[in-house]
Amino acid sequence: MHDIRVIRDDPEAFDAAMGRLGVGPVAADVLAVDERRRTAIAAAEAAQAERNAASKQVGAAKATGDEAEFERLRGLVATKKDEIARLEDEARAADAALRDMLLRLPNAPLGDVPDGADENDNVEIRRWGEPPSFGFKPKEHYELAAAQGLDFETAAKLSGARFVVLQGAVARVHRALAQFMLDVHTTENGLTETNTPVLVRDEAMLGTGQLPKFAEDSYQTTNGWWLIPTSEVTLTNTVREEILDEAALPIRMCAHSLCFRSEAGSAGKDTAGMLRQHQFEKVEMVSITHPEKSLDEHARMTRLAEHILERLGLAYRTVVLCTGDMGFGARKTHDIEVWLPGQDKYREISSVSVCGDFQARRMNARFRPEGGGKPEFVHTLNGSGLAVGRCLIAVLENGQQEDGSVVLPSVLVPYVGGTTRITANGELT
RNA sequence: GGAGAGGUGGCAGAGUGGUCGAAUGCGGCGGUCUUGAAAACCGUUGAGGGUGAAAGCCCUCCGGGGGUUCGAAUCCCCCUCUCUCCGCCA
Repeated sequence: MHDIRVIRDDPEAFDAAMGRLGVGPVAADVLAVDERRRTAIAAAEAAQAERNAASKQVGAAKATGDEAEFERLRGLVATKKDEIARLEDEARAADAALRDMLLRLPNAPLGDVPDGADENDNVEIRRWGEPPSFGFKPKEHYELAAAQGLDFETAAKLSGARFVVLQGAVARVHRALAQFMLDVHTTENGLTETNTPVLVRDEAMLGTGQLPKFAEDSYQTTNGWWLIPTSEVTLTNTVREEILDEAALPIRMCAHSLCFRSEAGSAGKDTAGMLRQHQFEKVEMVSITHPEKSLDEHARMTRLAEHILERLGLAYRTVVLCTGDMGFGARKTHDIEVWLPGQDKYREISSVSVCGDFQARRMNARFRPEGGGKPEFVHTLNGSGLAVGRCLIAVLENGQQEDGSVVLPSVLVPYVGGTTRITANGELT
């Protein structure tokens, strides 16, 4: 959520920022509502001040026994009461209207974010590793003999399209990947392992920006809970309505969780395989930082995600998302794309965003500056570290052999009982 | 699912109709003392908003909304959240 004062101070700059996202111009509309709100507040407060003054005189009149004056002032207070109620209603309505407008506006991109329409305009900033060369045409993950434990038919029987059942070796490797990621993050990267609910209330979804605008992207239970589309929601909202000590920053967390997305509007995209599912697992990283530290933290977090791929020996490239490809709450986003031989292209496996104080304002998450002073909004960041299902895909495709077996990354060996590959029969050996 | 209790300032916790934005403690900040620190002592310390160049002035806030009253943190109603006990259950 944007600071209305920023829009007030420089509406042209704000419209320019929104314009880069293809939104607006909106400043004029926002400021009109803001003006209405401030006028209503001023009127209501003036009436309240009058009422307060009259109220005091009521007591005085009664004390001096001036019955006539007492009755007159009582009448005046009673009249003001109705006027105040009416003006307060107006002020409340205008305030709600302004808040609703602000809650639906996306975050402003940082100056160094490239302009662009879609993913084709993202800018590559790094590349690591060599895509493996095969003496045969590499297959996609769901075509591999070793991955016969990926069972889409059974999943369809249970749940429908865009679900998968993992059985045997692939299930074990999937679990191994999540464990490996968590171990690296907690023992080497200093993130605090956190396990959160996957069902949350409206406020949490509002805090990170899924609501009010993107309700159709998530699932909701009959009694009103939302299934989180990412544990960014729960990890970030842990500081909702908090005033933290500055010394407590940065707060760095990670969580392995289920994620649920209805993926409305993306029907027909990536329908084959387990690349895009309604339910998937992800290890998520979230940092709560001092405003001056968030950009450094963004670089750090990006490196942590990249490092996981390096340890797994998977080639990747890192891109800066252009304005047209960025998410609602981000000021800048790095996507890390892993090489998928079966598709012969890099595909997103992590997205690392710095949100500035955008989410903090929604959550009212603040910190008390060292040495006292007014609370300030914290900055929030989130990043996948990594998407577990997609990582499984990458491991399968990159490790595939001509006979349909798969050689596993050596770092996973301790996590899969000392085995090193999945045979063409779908067994760990 | 049943029954009950409760939501007060950064935290803990008083306050049941009249200067209560709110006792007290902790924490924070400033100071005295000390070679320095600790302890002790003194002072100070809520948040949001409107207006203003600023100083300042003003308004609101004791979970949210409504009501009673000249007057509500205190009484009544609705909502919401939390906790406790019982039941059920992984």
